[in-house]
Amino acid sequence: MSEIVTKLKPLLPDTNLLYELSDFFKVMGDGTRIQLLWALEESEMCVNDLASLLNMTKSAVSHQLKVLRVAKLVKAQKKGKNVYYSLSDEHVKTVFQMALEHICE
Amino acid sequence: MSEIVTKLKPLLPDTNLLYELSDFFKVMGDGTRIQLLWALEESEMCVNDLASLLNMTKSAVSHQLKVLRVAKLVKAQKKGKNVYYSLSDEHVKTVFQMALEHICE
DNA sequence: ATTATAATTGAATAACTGTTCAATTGTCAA
DNA sequence: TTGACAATTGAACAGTTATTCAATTATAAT
Repeated sequence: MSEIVTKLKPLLPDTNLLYELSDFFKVMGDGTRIQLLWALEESEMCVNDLASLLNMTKSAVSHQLKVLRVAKLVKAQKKGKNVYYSLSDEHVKTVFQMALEHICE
Repeated sequence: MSEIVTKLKPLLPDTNLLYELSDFFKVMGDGTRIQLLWALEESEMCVNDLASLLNMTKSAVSHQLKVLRVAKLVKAQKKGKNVYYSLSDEHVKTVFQMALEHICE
């Protein structure tokens, strides 16, 4: 076994940690969800608004919002007949914008 | 059409841009590739080292390194019989560590 | 030249994922 | 209560993806 492997073996980070990390990126790694995040960064919106803004069916939007909700990237708030979605915290905004800068350079 | 939709329609970012962005996250969104990136952040290594460090077959490692290489997240350098891989630039390190902080808080 | 080691490649398989469609729930207004 | 609208849900389908296996290329040493 090579020297570097012997040295790094004991330093392997907790498996769960790395999997949480890749799960986080996995949620961001979809064109539809990225569009939803972009839109919600502009303003909170209901499912109908998001669907017509992004030219998608309400069903598809709802399914993907659920993924984002489970991952705690967005939060939902019911107002009468509508459900308004918004980014769950500022951190999401930061990650999103930083990655945008990375791509744009 | 609701007011917010009318307002945002003309502001929709270039589709390609958002897709590049989600593609970037997609590459990071895999447990194996995250492990490879972690390892290469510690030190440059050859395929064999990575395989034995992470308990994977050389073939699986090679396939995933190719994905990372195409996405320009790692670079390869041949030395004799071995091919040494390393992170392609500091930016990858930054993104990776920042996301780690996000998870750990 | 031959052998051994390192790495890559392509095909095949199994598992996962996003969208669509149809049906359903919940809420408001008449 | 009835009808209309908003949103969610689950099943099904098509497309994608990660790993394994076997075969191949490339380099170094004997």
